[in-house]
Amino acid sequence: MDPINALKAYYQQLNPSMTEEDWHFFQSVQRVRRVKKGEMIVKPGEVCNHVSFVAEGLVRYFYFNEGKEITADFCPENCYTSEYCSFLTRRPTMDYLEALEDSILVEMDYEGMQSLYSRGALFERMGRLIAEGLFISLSTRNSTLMTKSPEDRYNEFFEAHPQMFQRVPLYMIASYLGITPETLSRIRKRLTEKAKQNS
Amino acid sequence: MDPINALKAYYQQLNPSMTEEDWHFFQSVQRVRRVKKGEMIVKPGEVCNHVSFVAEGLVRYFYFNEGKEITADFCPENCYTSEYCSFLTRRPTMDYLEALEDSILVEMDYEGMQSLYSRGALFERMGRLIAEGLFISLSTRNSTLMTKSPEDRYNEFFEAHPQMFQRVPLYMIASYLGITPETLSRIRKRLTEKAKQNS
DNA sequence: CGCCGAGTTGAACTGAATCAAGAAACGTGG
DNA sequence: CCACGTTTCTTGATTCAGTTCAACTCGGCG
Repeated sequence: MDPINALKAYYQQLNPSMTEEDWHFFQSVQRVRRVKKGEMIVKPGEVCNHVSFVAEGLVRYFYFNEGKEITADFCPENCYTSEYCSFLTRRPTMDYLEALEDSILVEMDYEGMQSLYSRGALFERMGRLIAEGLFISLSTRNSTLMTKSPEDRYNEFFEAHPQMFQRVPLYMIASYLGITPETLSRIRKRLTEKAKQNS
Repeated sequence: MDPINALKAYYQQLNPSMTEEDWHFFQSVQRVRRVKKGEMIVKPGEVCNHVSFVAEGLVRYFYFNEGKEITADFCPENCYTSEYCSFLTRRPTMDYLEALEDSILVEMDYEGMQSLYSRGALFERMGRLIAEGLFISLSTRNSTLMTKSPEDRYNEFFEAHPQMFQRVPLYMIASYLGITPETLSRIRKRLTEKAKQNS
Protein backbone atom coordinates (compact mmCIF):
# COMPACT_ATOMS: atom_id res chain seq x y z
CA MET A 1 0.00 0.00 0.00
CA ASP A 2 1.04 3.58 -0.66
CA PRO A 3 2.57 4.90 2.60
CA ILE A 4 0.50 8.06 2.56
CA ASN A 5 -2.72 6.12 2.17
CA ALA A 6 -1.74 3.85 5.03
CA LEU A 7 -1.23 6.94 7.15
CA LYS A 8 -4.55 8.39 6.05
CA ALA A 9 -6.38 5.22 7.04
CA TYR A 10 -4.69 5.36 10.43
CA TYR A 11 -5.78 8.95 11.02
CA GLN A 12 -9.30 8.52 9.80
CA GLN A 13 -9.67 5.91 12.48
CA LEU A 14 -8.04 8.00 15.19
CA ASN A 15 -9.91 11.10 14.23
CA PRO A 16 -13.14 10.44 12.34
CA SER A 17 -14.10 14.10 12.22
CA MET A 18 -11.04 15.09 10.19
CA THR A 19 -12.03 16.94 7.01
CA GLU A 20 -10.26 16.74 3.66
CA GLU A 21 -8.88 20.17 4.33
CA ASP A 22 -7.49 19.12 7.71
CA TRP A 23 -5.96 16.05 6.13
CA HIS A 24 -4.39 18.15 3.43
CA PHE A 25 -2.80 20.38 6.02
CA PHE A 26 -1.70 17.40 8.04
CA GLN A 27 -0.16 15.78 5.01
CA SER A 28 1.73 18.95 4.14
CA VAL A 29 4.02 18.53 7.16
CA GLN A 30 4.78 14.83 6.47
CA ARG A 31 7.83 13.44 4.68
CA VAL A 32 8.25 9.90 3.38
CA ARG A 33 11.58 8.29 4.19
CA ARG A 34 12.96 4.90 3.23
CA VAL A 35 15.43 3.20 5.56
CA LYS A 36 17.48 0.04 5.10
CA LYS A 37 17.57 -2.87 7.49
CA GLY A 38 20.10 -2.14 10.21
CA GLU A 39 19.93 1.62 9.78
CA MET A 40 19.72 3.71 12.96
CA ILE A 41 16.90 6.23 12.77
CA VAL A 42 17.84 7.81 16.07
CA LYS A 43 21.13 7.50 17.95
CA PRO A 44 22.34 8.48 21.45
CA GLY A 45 23.31 12.12 21.75
CA GLU A 46 20.77 13.28 19.20
CA VAL A 47 17.54 15.04 20.02
CA CYS A 48 14.78 12.93 18.51
CA ASN A 49 13.22 15.39 16.10
CA HIS A 50 10.54 13.25 14.48
CA VAL A 51 7.57 11.11 15.15
CA SER A 52 7.50 8.44 12.47
CA PHE A 53 4.63 6.39 11.18
CA VAL A 54 5.89 2.99 10.08
CA ALA A 55 4.00 2.38 6.83
CA GLU A 56 6.03 -0.73 6.04
CA GLY A 57 8.70 -2.67 7.87
CA LEU A 58 9.70 -2.94 11.50
CA VAL A 59 11.49 -0.64 13.90
CA ARG A 60 12.75 -1.35 17.37
CA TYR A 61 13.52 0.96 20.24
CA PHE A 62 16.46 -0.12 22.37
CA TYR A 63 19.21 1.10 24.65
CA PHE A 64 22.33 -0.15 26.36
CA ASN A 65 22.52 -0.91 30.05
CA GLU A 66 25.76 -2.16 31.55
CA GLY A 67 27.03 -3.13 28.15
CA LYS A 68 23.96 -5.12 27.18
CA GLU A 69 21.30 -3.97 24.78
CA ILE A 70 17.74 -3.85 26.08
CA THR A 71 14.86 -3.78 23.63
CA ALA A 72 12.14 -1.52 24.97
CA ASP A 73 9.67 -1.71 22.11
CA PHE A 74 8.90 -3.17 18.70
CA CYS A 75 7.03 -1.05 16.21
CA PRO A 76 5.73 -2.93 13.15
CA GLU A 77 3.80 -1.44 10.21
CA ASN A 78 0.86 0.83 11.01
CA CYS A 79 2.14 2.16 14.26
CA TYR A 80 3.99 5.25 15.37
CA THR A 81 7.51 5.26 16.66
CA SER A 82 9.59 7.96 18.29
CA GLU A 83 11.80 8.54 21.26
CA TYR A 84 8.91 10.62 22.46
CA CYS A 85 10.47 11.78 25.73
CA SER A 86 13.38 13.29 23.84
CA PHE A 87 11.00 14.65 21.21
CA LEU A 88 8.86 16.37 23.83
CA THR A 89 11.59 17.65 26.08
CA ARG A 90 14.02 18.57 23.26
CA ARG A 91 16.80 16.91 25.19
CA PRO A 92 19.31 14.42 23.76
CA THR A 93 18.30 10.79 23.97
CA MET A 94 20.38 7.88 25.28
CA ASP A 95 18.53 5.43 23.08
CA TYR A 96 18.34 3.99 19.57
CA LEU A 97 15.64 3.55 16.99
CA GLU A 98 16.76 0.89 14.56
CA ALA A 99 15.13 -0.45 11.41
CA LEU A 100 15.01 -4.23 11.77
CA GLU A 101 13.76 -4.54 8.20
CA ASP A 102 13.83 -2.30 5.16
CA SER A 103 11.12 0.17 6.14
CA ILE A 104 9.07 3.07 4.86
CA LEU A 105 8.44 5.84 7.37
CA VAL A 106 6.18 8.86 7.17
CA GLU A 107 7.85 11.43 9.36
CA MET A 108 6.74 14.66 10.95
CA ASP A 109 9.27 16.89 12.63
CA TYR A 110 8.87 18.90 15.84
CA GLU A 111 8.23 22.15 14.04
CA GLY A 112 5.58 20.53 11.86
CA MET A 113 3.87 19.16 14.91
CA GLN A 114 3.81 22.57 16.58
CA SER A 115 2.29 24.09 13.45
CA LEU A 116 -0.43 21.45 13.61
CA TYR A 117 -1.11 22.29 17.23
CA SER A 118 -1.33 25.98 16.53
CA ARG A 119 -3.91 25.25 13.86
CA GLY A 120 -6.52 24.44 16.46
CA ALA A 121 -8.42 22.08 18.71
CA LEU A 122 -8.63 19.18 16.27
CA PHE A 123 -4.89 18.72 16.17
CA GLU A 124 -4.46 19.45 19.85
CA ARG A 125 -6.93 16.66 20.45
CA MET A 126 -4.95 14.40 18.16
CA GLY A 127 -1.82 15.12 20.17
CA ARG A 128 -3.68 14.48 23.37
CA LEU A 129 -5.03 11.15 22.16
CA ILE A 130 -1.55 10.10 21.06
CA ALA A 131 -0.05 10.97 24.44
CA GLU A 132 -2.92 9.29 26.29
CA GLY A 133 -2.51 6.17 24.19
CA LEU A 134 1.22 6.08 24.88
CA PHE A 135 0.55 6.51 28.58
CA ILE A 136 -1.92 3.64 28.63
CA SER A 137 0.35 1.25 26.77
CA LEU A 138 3.33 2.16 28.92
CA SER A 139 1.25 1.61 32.07
CA THR A 140 0.18 -1.77 30.81
CA ARG A 141 3.69 -2.83 29.92
CA ASN A 142 4.91 -1.54 33.28
CA SER A 143 2.44 -3.53 35.27
CA THR A 144 3.19 -6.67 33.26
CA LEU A 145 6.91 -6.34 33.92
CA MET A 146 6.38 -5.65 37.60
CA THR A 147 3.77 -8.24 38.49
CA LYS A 148 4.02 -11.18 36.10
CA SER A 149 6.58 -13.98 36.06
CA PRO A 150 8.95 -14.32 33.09
CA GLU A 151 6.95 -17.31 31.88
CA ASP A 152 3.66 -15.39 32.03
CA ARG A 153 5.26 -12.49 30.21
CA TYR A 154 6.47 -14.85 27.51
CA ASN A 155 3.02 -16.38 27.08
CA GLU A 156 1.38 -12.99 26.97
CA PHE A 157 3.79 -11.79 24.33
CA PHE A 158 3.40 -14.96 22.34
CA GLU A 159 -0.40 -14.63 22.35
CA ALA A 160 -0.26 -10.99 21.35
CA HIS A 161 2.51 -11.07 18.75
CA PRO A 162 3.11 -14.60 17.43
CA GLN A 163 4.38 -13.21 14.11
CA MET A 164 7.23 -11.42 15.88
CA PHE A 165 9.02 -14.73 16.36
CA GLN A 166 9.41 -14.93 12.59
CA ARG A 167 10.68 -11.39 12.30
CA VAL A 168 13.13 -10.76 15.13
CA PRO A 169 15.80 -12.88 16.85
CA LEU A 170 14.93 -14.38 20.20
CA TYR A 171 17.57 -12.45 22.09
CA MET A 172 15.72 -9.23 21.32
CA ILE A 173 12.48 -10.72 22.56
CA ALA A 174 14.30 -11.91 25.67
CA SER A 175 15.45 -8.43 26.61
CA TYR A 176 12.01 -7.05 25.77
CA LEU A 177 10.62 -9.52 28.31
CA GLY A 178 13.24 -8.46 30.84
CA ILE A 179 15.20 -11.73 30.86
CA THR A 180 18.40 -13.17 29.37
CA PRO A 181 18.44 -15.23 26.17
CA GLU A 182 19.39 -18.27 28.28
CA THR A 183 16.33 -17.91 30.45
CA LEU A 184 14.09 -17.47 27.43
CA SER A 185 15.52 -20.60 25.89
CA ARG A 186 14.76 -22.55 29.08
CA ILE A 187 11.22 -21.22 29.26
CA ARG A 188 10.60 -22.30 25.69
CA LYS A 189 12.05 -25.72 26.37
CA ARG A 190 9.81 -26.20 29.40
CA LEU A 191 6.75 -25.15 27.41
CA THR A 192 7.41 -27.48 24.49
CA GLU A 193 7.99 -30.35 26.92
CA LYS A 194 4.69 -29.59 28.61
CA ALA A 195 3.02 -29.50 25.18
CA LYS A 196 4.48 -32.93 24.38
CA GLN A 197 3.05 -34.45 27.55
CA ASN A 198 -0.41 -33.20 26.66
CA SER A 199 -0.34 -34.89 23.26
CA MET B 1 -3.54 28.08 51.44
CA ASP B 2 -7.03 28.05 50.02
CA PRO B 3 -7.31 24.90 47.88
CA ILE B 4 -8.76 26.79 44.91
CA ASN B 5 -5.92 29.28 44.96
CA ALA B 6 -3.38 26.48 45.10
CA LEU B 7 -5.00 25.00 42.03
CA LYS B 8 -5.02 28.34 40.28
CA ALA B 9 -1.32 28.80 40.89
CA TYR B 10 -0.71 25.34 39.48
CA TYR B 11 -2.63 26.10 36.30
CA GLN B 12 -1.18 29.51 35.74
CA GLN B 13 2.17 27.82 35.63
CA LEU B 14 1.03 25.02 33.32
CA ASN B 15 -0.87 27.34 31.07
CA PRO B 16 0.32 30.95 31.18
CA SER B 17 -2.07 32.09 28.46
CA MET B 18 -5.17 31.20 30.46
CA THR B 19 -7.53 34.18 30.79
CA GLU B 20 -9.72 34.98 33.79
CA GLU B 21 -12.69 33.80 31.77
CA ASP B 22 -11.03 30.47 31.00
CA TRP B 23 -10.14 30.08 34.63
CA HIS B 24 -13.69 30.81 35.65
CA PHE B 25 -14.97 28.12 33.33
CA PHE B 26 -12.31 25.73 34.52
CA GLN B 27 -13.20 26.36 38.13
CA SER B 28 -16.88 25.77 37.46
CA VAL B 29 -16.28 22.06 36.90
CA GLN B 30 -14.16 21.61 40.05
CA ARG B 31 -15.35 20.33 43.42
CA VAL B 32 -13.46 20.53 46.69
CA ARG B 33 -13.44 17.33 48.73
CA ARG B 34 -11.96 16.62 52.15
CA VAL B 35 -10.81 13.10 52.94
CA LYS B 36 -9.59 11.55 56.18
CA LYS B 37 -6.35 9.68 56.67
CA GLY B 38 -6.89 6.06 55.66
CA GLU B 39 -9.84 6.80 53.41
CA MET B 40 -9.90 5.08 50.02
CA ILE B 41 -10.55 7.57 47.22
CA VAL B 42 -10.72 4.84 44.59
CA LYS B 43 -11.20 1.11 45.12
CA PRO B 44 -10.94 -1.98 42.88
CA GLY B 45 -14.02 -2.59 40.78
CA GLU B 46 -14.83 1.10 40.44
CA VAL B 47 -14.27 3.16 37.35
CA CYS B 48 -12.04 6.04 38.39
CA ASN B 49 -14.25 9.00 37.59
CA HIS B 50 -12.07 11.90 38.75
CA VAL B 51 -8.76 13.52 38.39
CA SER B 52 -7.90 15.07 41.72
CA PHE B 53 -5.57 17.90 42.55
CA VAL B 54 -4.08 17.36 45.99
CA ALA B 55 -4.19 20.82 47.54
CA GLU B 56 -3.15 19.53 50.95
CA GLY B 57 -2.13 16.15 52.28
CA LEU B 58 -0.77 13.01 50.70
CA VAL B 59 -2.28 10.30 48.54
CA ARG B 60 -0.77 7.03 47.44
CA TYR B 61 -1.59 4.81 44.53
CA PHE B 62 -1.22 1.10 45.25
CA TYR B 63 -2.42 -2.35 44.30
CA PHE B 64 -2.19 -5.94 45.45
CA ASN B 65 -0.02 -8.52 43.78
CA GLU B 66 0.05 -12.06 45.11
CA GLY B 67 -1.36 -10.90 48.42
CA LYS B 68 1.19 -8.13 48.89
CA GLU B 69 0.48 -4.46 48.45
CA ILE B 70 2.66 -2.60 45.96
CA THR B 71 2.88 1.17 46.14
CA ALA B 72 3.06 2.56 42.61
CA ASP B 73 3.08 6.26 43.39
CA PHE B 74 3.02 8.93 46.07
CA CYS B 75 1.20 12.15 45.38
CA PRO B 76 1.85 14.93 47.88
CA GLU B 77 0.32 18.44 47.85
CA ASN B 78 0.34 20.35 44.57
CA CYS B 79 0.21 17.40 42.27
CA TYR B 80 -2.51 15.55 40.41
CA THR B 81 -3.60 12.05 41.21
CA SER B 82 -5.92 9.67 39.41
CA GLU B 83 -6.07 6.11 38.22
CA TYR B 84 -5.74 7.73 34.81
CA CYS B 85 -5.89 4.53 32.75
CA SER B 86 -9.26 3.69 34.25
CA PHE B 87 -10.35 7.31 33.92
CA LEU B 88 -9.46 7.39 30.22
CA THR B 89 -10.71 3.97 29.24
CA ARG B 90 -13.81 4.03 31.48
CA ARG B 91 -13.00 0.54 32.63
CA PRO B 92 -12.93 -0.66 36.25
CA THR B 93 -9.62 -0.34 38.01
CA MET B 94 -7.84 -3.04 40.03
CA ASP B 95 -6.10 -0.42 42.15
CA TYR B 96 -6.49 1.86 45.15
CA LEU B 97 -6.04 5.54 45.80
CA GLU B 98 -5.64 6.03 49.53
CA ALA B 99 -5.28 9.18 51.59
CA LEU B 100 -2.20 8.71 53.77
CA GLU B 101 -2.96 11.96 55.59
CA ASP B 102 -6.06 14.08 56.03
CA SER B 103 -6.21 15.70 52.61
CA ILE B 104 -8.00 18.33 50.59
CA LEU B 105 -8.67 17.43 46.96
CA VAL B 106 -9.97 19.54 44.12
CA GLU B 107 -11.72 17.10 41.86
CA MET B 108 -12.94 17.20 38.30
CA ASP B 109 -15.07 14.37 36.95
CA TYR B 110 -14.96 12.79 33.50
CA GLU B 111 -17.92 14.73 32.21
CA GLY B 112 -16.42 17.99 33.42
CA MET B 113 -13.19 17.20 31.66
CA GLN B 114 -15.01 16.48 28.39
CA SER B 115 -16.84 19.78 28.66
CA LEU B 116 -13.49 21.52 29.05
CA TYR B 117 -12.17 19.76 25.97
CA SER B 118 -15.18 20.71 23.91
CA ARG B 119 -14.60 24.32 24.86
CA GLY B 120 -11.60 24.53 22.60
CA ALA B 121 -7.91 24.31 21.88
CA LEU B 122 -6.69 25.80 25.17
CA PHE B 123 -8.17 22.98 27.22
CA GLU B 124 -7.28 20.34 24.67
CA ARG B 125 -3.74 21.57 25.01
CA MET B 126 -3.98 21.36 28.77
CA GLY B 127 -5.12 17.74 28.48
CA ARG B 128 -2.30 17.03 26.08
CA LEU B 129 0.30 18.55 28.38
CA ILE B 130 -1.04 16.53 31.29
CA ALA B 131 -0.89 13.28 29.33
CA GLU B 132 2.57 14.11 27.99
CA GLY B 133 3.79 14.87 31.49
CA LEU B 134 2.40 11.60 32.81
CA PHE B 135 4.05 9.76 29.95
CA ILE B 136 7.41 11.34 30.66
CA SER B 137 7.32 10.61 34.37
CA LEU B 138 6.19 7.04 33.81
CA SER B 139 9.01 6.54 31.30
CA THR B 140 11.51 7.86 33.78
CA ARG B 141 10.24 5.67 36.57
CA ASN B 142 10.20 2.70 34.24
CA SER B 143 13.74 3.11 33.19
CA THR B 144 14.88 3.55 36.79
CA LEU B 145 13.17 0.34 37.85
CA MET B 146 14.55 -1.58 34.88
CA THR B 147 18.14 -0.40 34.84
CA LYS B 148 19.18 0.69 38.32
CA SER B 149 20.08 -1.46 41.31
CA PRO B 150 17.89 -1.36 44.43
CA GLU B 151 20.56 0.68 46.21
CA ASP B 152 20.72 3.23 43.39
CA ARG B 153 16.94 3.43 43.36
CA TYR B 154 16.95 4.06 47.08
CA ASN B 155 19.55 6.81 46.79
CA GLU B 156 17.69 8.42 43.93
CA PHE B 157 14.46 8.41 45.89
CA PHE B 158 16.16 9.71 48.98
CA GLU B 159 17.71 12.60 47.05
CA ALA B 160 14.43 13.48 45.37
CA HIS B 161 12.03 13.05 48.29
CA PRO B 162 13.82 13.14 51.63
CA GLN B 163 10.68 14.44 53.34
CA MET B 164 8.78 11.28 52.41
CA PHE B 165 10.66 9.34 55.06
CA GLN B 166 8.94 11.47 57.66
CA ARG B 167 5.53 11.00 56.13
CA VAL B 168 5.16 7.36 55.12
CA PRO B 169 6.25 4.04 56.64
CA LEU B 170 9.32 2.39 55.18
CA TYR B 171 7.48 -0.65 53.96
CA MET B 172 5.55 1.51 51.49
CA ILE B 173 8.76 3.04 50.21
CA ALA B 174 10.22 -0.46 49.90
CA SER B 175 7.46 -1.63 47.58
CA TYR B 176 7.65 1.64 45.67
CA LEU B 177 11.32 0.84 45.07
CA GLY B 178 10.43 -2.68 44.00
CA ILE B 179 11.99 -4.47 46.98
CA THR B 180 10.91 -6.07 50.28
CA PRO B 181 11.03 -4.21 53.60
CA GLU B 182 13.86 -6.53 54.69
CA THR B 183 15.99 -5.58 51.71
CA LEU B 184 15.33 -1.89 52.28
CA SER B 185 16.36 -2.27 55.90
CA ARG B 186 19.64 -3.90 54.84
CA ILE B 187 20.36 -1.23 52.27
CA ARG B 188 19.86 1.46 54.88
CA LYS B 189 22.08 -0.37 57.31
CA ARG B 190 24.86 -0.67 54.75
CA LEU B 191 24.60 3.02 53.93
CA THR B 192 24.74 4.21 57.52
CA GLU B 193 27.75 1.97 58.12
CA LYS B 194 29.47 3.45 55.08
CA ALA B 195 28.65 6.92 56.39
CA LYS B 196 30.23 6.07 59.76
CA GLN B 197 33.48 4.95 58.14
CA ASN B 198 33.76 8.24 56.29
CA SER B 199 33.52 10.24 59.49
C1' DC C 1 0.76 -3.19 81.42
C1' DG C 2 0.28 -5.64 77.33
C1' DC C 3 -0.73 -5.44 72.58
C1' DC C 4 0.26 -4.50 67.85
C1' DG C 5 2.23 -2.67 63.80
C1' DA C 6 6.74 -1.38 62.08
C1' DG C 7 11.34 -2.26 61.60
C1' DT C 8 15.52 -5.15 62.08
C1' DT C 9 18.35 -9.17 61.92
C1' DG C 10 19.84 -13.84 60.80
C1' DA C 11 19.62 -18.23 58.17
C1' DA C 12 18.13 -20.77 54.40
C1' DC C 13 16.28 -20.77 49.86
C1' DT C 14 15.53 -19.76 45.03
C1' DG C 15 14.95 -17.98 40.39
C1' DA C 16 17.40 -15.94 37.26
C1' DA C 17 22.06 -14.28 35.84
C1' DT C 18 26.49 -15.46 34.63
C1' DC C 19 30.00 -18.14 32.62
C1' DA C 20 31.47 -21.47 29.40
C1' DA C 21 31.06 -24.60 25.66
C1' DG C 22 28.86 -26.41 21.75
C1' DA C 23 25.31 -26.89 18.11
C1' DA C 24 22.46 -24.96 14.71
C1' DA C 25 21.11 -21.50 11.37
C1' DC C 26 22.26 -17.94 8.34
C1' DG C 27 24.32 -15.41 4.56
C1' DT C 28 27.96 -14.26 1.66
C1' DG C 29 31.31 -14.92 -1.62
C1' DG C 30 33.60 -18.17 -4.33
C1' DC D 1 25.39 -24.86 -4.59
C1' DC D 2 28.67 -25.46 -1.34
C1' DA D 3 32.13 -23.92 2.28
C1' DC D 4 33.21 -20.99 5.88
C1' DG D 5 32.68 -17.54 9.19
C1' DT D 6 29.48 -15.20 12.03
C1' DT D 7 25.57 -14.81 14.62
C1' DT D 8 22.02 -16.95 17.20
C1' DC D 9 20.44 -20.42 20.15
C1' DT D 10 20.86 -24.14 23.49
C1' DT D 11 22.53 -26.62 27.43
C1' DG D 12 24.93 -27.40 31.75
C1' DA D 13 27.37 -25.83 35.99
C1' DT D 14 27.89 -22.26 39.13
C1' DT D 15 26.95 -18.00 41.47
C1' DC D 16 24.44 -14.43 43.53
C1' DA D 17 21.13 -10.80 44.80
C1' DG D 18 17.13 -10.55 46.79
C1' DT D 19 13.18 -13.19 48.85
C1' DT D 20 11.23 -15.84 52.34
C1' DC D 21 10.61 -17.32 56.83
C1' DA D 22 11.12 -16.78 61.57
C1' DA D 23 12.48 -14.56 65.68
C1' DC D 24 13.19 -10.55 68.10
C1' DT D 25 13.21 -5.29 69.32
C1' DC D 26 11.22 -1.03 69.64
C1' DG D 27 7.81 2.55 70.35
C1' DG D 28 3.28 4.19 70.64
C1' DC D 29 -1.16 3.78 72.65
C1' DG D 30 -5.45 1.72 74.36
